[in-house]
Amino acid sequence: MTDTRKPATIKEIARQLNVSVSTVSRALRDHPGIGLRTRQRVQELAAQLNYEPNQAAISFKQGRTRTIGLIVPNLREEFFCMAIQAVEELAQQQGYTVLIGQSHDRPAKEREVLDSMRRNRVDGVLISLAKDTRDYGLFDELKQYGLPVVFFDRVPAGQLYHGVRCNLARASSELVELLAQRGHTHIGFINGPATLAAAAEREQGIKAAAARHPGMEIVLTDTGLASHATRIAMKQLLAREVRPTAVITFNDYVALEAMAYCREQGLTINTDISFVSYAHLSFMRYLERGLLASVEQFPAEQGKAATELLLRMVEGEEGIAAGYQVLEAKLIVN
Amino acid sequence: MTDTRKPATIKEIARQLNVSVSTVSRALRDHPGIGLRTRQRVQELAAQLNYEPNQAAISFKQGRTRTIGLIVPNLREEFFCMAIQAVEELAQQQGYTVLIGQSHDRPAKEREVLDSMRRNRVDGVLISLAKDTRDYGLFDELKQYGLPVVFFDRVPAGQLYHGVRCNLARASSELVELLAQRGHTHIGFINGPATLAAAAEREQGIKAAAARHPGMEIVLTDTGLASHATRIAMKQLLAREVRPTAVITFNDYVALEAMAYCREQGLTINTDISFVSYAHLSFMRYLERGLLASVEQFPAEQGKAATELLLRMVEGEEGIAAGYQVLEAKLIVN
DNA sequence: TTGTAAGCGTTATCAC
DNA sequence: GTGATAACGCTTACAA
Repeated sequence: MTDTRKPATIKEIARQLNVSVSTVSRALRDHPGIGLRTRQRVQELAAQLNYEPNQAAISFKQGRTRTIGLIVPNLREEFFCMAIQAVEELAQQQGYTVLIGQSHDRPAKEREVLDSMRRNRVDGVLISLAKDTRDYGLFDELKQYGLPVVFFDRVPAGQLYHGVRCNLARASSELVELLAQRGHTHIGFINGPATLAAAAEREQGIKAAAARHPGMEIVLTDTGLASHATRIAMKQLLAREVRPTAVITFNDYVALEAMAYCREQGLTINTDISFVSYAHLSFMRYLERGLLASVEQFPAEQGKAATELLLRMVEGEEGIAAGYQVLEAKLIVN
Repeated sequence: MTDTRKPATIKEIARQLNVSVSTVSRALRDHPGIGLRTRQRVQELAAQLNYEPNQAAISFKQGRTRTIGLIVPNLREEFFCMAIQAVEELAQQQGYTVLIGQSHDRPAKEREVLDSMRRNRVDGVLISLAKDTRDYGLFDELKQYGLPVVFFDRVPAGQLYHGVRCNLARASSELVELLAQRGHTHIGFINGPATLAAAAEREQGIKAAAARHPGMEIVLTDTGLASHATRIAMKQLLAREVRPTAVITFNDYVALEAMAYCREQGLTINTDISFVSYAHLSFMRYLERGLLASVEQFPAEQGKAATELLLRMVEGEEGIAAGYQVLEAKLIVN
């Protein structure tokens, strides 16, 4: 029926209808000043030939791709998948395609992905940093080249860049208040890597609240997020003279591992030892003995806000001041 | 230091060095017949200007994008994330970029994503079908236009297309054998939507094995995969005159929901009722009372094999016969 | 209302 | 060894 082989072009349509390519181009995009009859004939033939505009040609011509890059540490964490979801939805509504890249939490890979996106001439980049990224020079370069970059969730310290983040200090304090209410006085805290600004924020909120409760002791350990590191941290906590009756973990994934370790040691969750955490992972609801609470960090909202900001920058809006838009995290008690 | 604003081009480099663009182009790609001195000067300046080839221009010129599309039902399922991982790794090694799209299990959205990929002139498409997709006409069109398509995991029935899939019949039989061994005779089976070929395959394997065990009864129900549908199915099973002592569920996500329902009804998992399932989801190992077994469907291997096949097609290899490469699923007993 | 032609960055062909 | 130039598909100013 329709022809085989290579995709139809505007040129081919023009040839078949004996009009010029400009007429076809205009007719396809409903430009004013094209005869109704011509417009119809063009659109009909285009549909019949299954014409799809060659985005590579358009990007080339226009010097913009209508594509934004989205770099996340990984796809395994629900948090990032939900953020992606939100970003894609909004971007697509505005006619943008999203190019997803994973840094696997490695700065070198992050740079690779970023270079690939630069080659692909994305119009802007959304990024949640790899956990070990300390050098932001790369992003300064991009800024210099006029490529808009917006960070979300895992953002560089300071206020030199554009971004969206979630404030965990207050929710962290609430976590401690909750544990205090439930009568816990000896509390372990397995924090994440110090490179992550959010780690300091957790600590700050937790210590601030703990200071308000005389007699409460917070024992700090940390994990590099790998499961064995978490197990070692948990082991240290259990080895304390006075064993903690509650543990705050960096996130729900860490909590899962720590809880598993405790069970192996013969402890009963929520009887001998209780857990609270961050991320509000949907799976947790399937645990027979689960968390007392988890802190919701609103991935979709962060993704949405970051995309809105980025698209404004991409569309050339001037004078958007650097700095982070801050969402307040929320404690969800089970 | 380096200039600001727009990205450096080959033209700019040529201007600054007083050579022609062709020389620059050749020097950058280490063509033979370019003086060592010239080559060096060009490459140095390119590095200094932070030059990245404009992929949009190259794609346009060459009529190929070195990009492949990858369409999955969603990013929430670990299975698809692992497949993505494998696809990206292999594609990247061969110099290809991967454009990820989600169908959200809706045929309409699947078509949209596919059109977007066609607009973006991907060189080929990898796809795991939406659960309700019944019309493959779309893919016939693509074939007609010479766009290579390779299916994986969720493939169309028959052998008209190229793809990779996992055979579940044998593992399904083994699931039943395992239950028989453990003394179960009354077994519930919550299958997935009949649109999925893999649903029929599970049923076939299960029934075949059951037939070998006189006195064994398999009670079939099904779920549309939404949690409430799973609960209704589980409720039906529990309402049987002779309550099943074991349940086979369509996958681990369904198992989680069914197990939660049973617990709410006061049953103890692995005492009153046991579960086996498909997917071998990593989260399951954190359950206090988990599955007896789950069937591994090798997402990474499927993704890898599918990508290899697709890239061969993309690179123009002729005479690759349609049909599915079949991997054997594996029962993993806990 | 429609046509002509330039131009986007790169590669390839041909010439010198 | 290197340079000039055409071509890829599309948009857009300008011409008719």
